[in-house]
Amino acid sequence: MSGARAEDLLEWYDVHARVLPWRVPPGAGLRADPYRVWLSEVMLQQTTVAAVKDYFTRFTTLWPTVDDLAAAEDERVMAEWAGLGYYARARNLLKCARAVAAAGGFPDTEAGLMELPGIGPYTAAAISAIAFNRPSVVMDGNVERVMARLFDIHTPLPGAKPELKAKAAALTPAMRPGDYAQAVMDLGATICTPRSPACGICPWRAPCLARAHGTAAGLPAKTPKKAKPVRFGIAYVGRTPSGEWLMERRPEQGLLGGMMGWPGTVWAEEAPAEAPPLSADWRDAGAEARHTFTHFHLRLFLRVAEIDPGRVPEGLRLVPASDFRPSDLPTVMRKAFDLARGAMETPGQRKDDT
DNA sequence: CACTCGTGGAT
DNA sequence: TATCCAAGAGT
Repeated sequence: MSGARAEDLLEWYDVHARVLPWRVPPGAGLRADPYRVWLSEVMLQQTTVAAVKDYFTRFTTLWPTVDDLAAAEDERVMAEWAGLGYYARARNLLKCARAVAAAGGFPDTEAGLMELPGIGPYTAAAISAIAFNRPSVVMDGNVERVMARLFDIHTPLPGAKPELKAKAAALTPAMRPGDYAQAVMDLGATICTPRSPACGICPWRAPCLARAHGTAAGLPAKTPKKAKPVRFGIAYVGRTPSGEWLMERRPEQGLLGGMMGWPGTVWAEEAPAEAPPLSADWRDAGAEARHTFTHFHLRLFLRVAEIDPGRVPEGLRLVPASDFRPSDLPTVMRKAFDLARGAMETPGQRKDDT
């Protein structure tokens, strides 16, 4: 029994709460908009606050309500999400918005929220607590870390989750559960950080068992992860004489699903065979895009060519320069574009490159 | 349960 | 440069 009290954390939160675009300040009795809470929580899944801020502002400016978002075009939303990663979130975001709009609003219970696309245990609990002030047990990476340290639990994740959740449940207060949920996350983000935690100024420093044992910095323990293999691929960046780009919308399922990109080979651990989308004078761009995904490193070789607009293969399309924005592309495709454009602007050097 | 699924900043 | 990591969900 560590003796940690939710009241002590809330007192700290009342003074030190971060000011965030989706957040209602503590103590003012204001009510958070479920739409904004939901949108921010989905964006924040495995994503830093710094990366989310501008996306959140842009989305809520373009689509101020869930009904506005539900009425948006799929490709428009995917383009706005470009660069934020985990694109299944954007696909599920639209499905969820349309379900909520059809139902006339967000469900106000964890169970109801859990039935919606893209809302899992964490997000359901977070919306339930923050938007509806219910005493849900919010378990995310921050809470896991704080609990592991507070109770000096050395069991490695993910196996330790049930044990950590039990500790979190015992601490969750009936009063101000929404503020409490955000307080634990602020504590984890600003004081009880993964590396070099600032235990000296922690509101829970007295009851923290890991601090007493000097083990805080090493917790939570985690099972080692697999090494990332290297995959190889070729992408073909083609442009017509009038400046249109040859592109594809990737299939809904799988990596970068639903996003725009350059046609090319599959990405495999073996060296790829050339597979141009149409015949043209493809030449080596003289550079490769390197990009690291969650579970593999990619080395993407690039080919560039001027192409004939009259023969666009099935499944591909020509995007006029006026409609083309690199910021609408996932990062690896934007990297490929930057390198390919550089190669197109300096023609005639390929024989000297290698 | 183990794996897929992005990205950029910190170290 | 390489690794870790961040308000996880879906299969």
